[in-house]
Amino acid sequence: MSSSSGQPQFRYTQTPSKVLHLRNLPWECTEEELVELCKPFGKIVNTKCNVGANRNQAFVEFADLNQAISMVSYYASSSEPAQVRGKTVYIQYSNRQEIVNNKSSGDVAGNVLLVTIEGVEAGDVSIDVIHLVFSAFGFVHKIATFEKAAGFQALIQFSDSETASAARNALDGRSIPRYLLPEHVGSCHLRISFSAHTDLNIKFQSHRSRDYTNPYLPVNPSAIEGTMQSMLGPDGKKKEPESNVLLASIENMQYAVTVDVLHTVFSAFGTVQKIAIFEKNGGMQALVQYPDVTTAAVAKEALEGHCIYDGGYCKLHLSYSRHTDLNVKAHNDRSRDYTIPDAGLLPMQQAAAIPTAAGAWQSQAAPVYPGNDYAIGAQAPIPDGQMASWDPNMQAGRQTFISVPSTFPGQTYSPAAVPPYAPAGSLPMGIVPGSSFHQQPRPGAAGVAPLRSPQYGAQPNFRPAGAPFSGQRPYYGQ
DNA sequence: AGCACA
Repeated sequence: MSSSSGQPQFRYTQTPSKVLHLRNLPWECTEEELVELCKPFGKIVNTKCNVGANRNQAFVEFADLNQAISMVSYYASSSEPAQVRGKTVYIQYSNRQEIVNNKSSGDVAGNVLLVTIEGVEAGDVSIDVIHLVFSAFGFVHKIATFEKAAGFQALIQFSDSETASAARNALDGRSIPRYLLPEHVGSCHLRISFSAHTDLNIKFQSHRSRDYTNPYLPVNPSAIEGTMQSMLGPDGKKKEPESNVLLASIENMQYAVTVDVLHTVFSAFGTVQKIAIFEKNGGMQALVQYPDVTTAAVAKEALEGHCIYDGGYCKLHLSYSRHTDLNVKAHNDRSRDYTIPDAGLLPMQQAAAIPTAAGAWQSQAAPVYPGNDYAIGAQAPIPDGQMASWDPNMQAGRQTFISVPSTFPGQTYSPAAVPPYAPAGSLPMGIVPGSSFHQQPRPGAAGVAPLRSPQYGAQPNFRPAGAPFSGQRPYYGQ
């Protein structure tokens, strides 16, 4: 089957280890879930979760090599793959013989905690919030925050290791109270360990570091204005400079959100030129490029905090990117350049048909109701059959785009549970396989004849193979 | 879906 030499370090060629490397784990996979999966095979002496760029890998160390071998060989021959929350987990021997650090060994208590705040960007949790949370356990001397591969992190210095331990024991694995977070942040779990530091060297009071023992420490002005995430208002909210490119983070992504879904959503506000999707901190983010700042601003206002699906799924959080022109592959599953006529199976005439519509419609249509849960472009008339489920929900004055009655991801969906771009029942128009692109007309663009149907039929994510009806359902990732 | 504390 396989050639015997020159193989990379792949599955069949690895030397056994007590440590197993697990990948393709679900988001925010907890240590408990890991242990549940692994403990039938032996005693687990150490774990390391949320590893890797996407934080969806983990290491599990068994007490005994044979236990690790039994787990690997069990799943090698099992018809059922290893799963966590229904997601297939791939297991192999780690190329290291033990897990370094973490809980079991080398975790000596000190007075300084290393806190990793999962699932947030640096701008989402202000240093004041961190200070507030940790002050519950004693006087916080100093805080330094930074962004590293592991995510947003903070070093928090207490007077002594007892206080630090108390804080760690109480907060490790917990989430910062929601009322202290911006609305768009869902859960943000704290991973806390002890730092080897004993005294942090804080040079300035800034958005990223504080010394509470020295109120006279100079404030660093450049630190306040220098970087993107430092552009905070007095309330700690982001005030990044406007841009024609939006950065969308998608929270609680229980359904697959594809380029096409995003295109549908964002096209309601103007011509979407380019989209790029990528992973960040275990979540999904996307850059969406409009031709101009105004359109982006309208879209941002209207979409911020809204969910693509009802039930709080796929909640959008938008900020301005510092990009102005994305350099993306013309057509693949992670990115799209709609300005290139051919590449995206883009019907050229359609692209050309709406050259300046964006400017025209947005002033009159899509009045924005900030802070209102009404959705996107709420009063825009819907061209019949267009993007049907999106807008009708709004017209009905519902709180979210789509109703998903009593349905949970991973369950079988009732037809009513189809996502917005897929009206219950069947597609509005005939699907042309292979023609997956449709330039959506602007809602409310008076006089613009509705272009024909959205044709998403070719998107596998929208229609799981063997789906019993043609209505497309959210595809709960694997 | 592919190996980790700055």
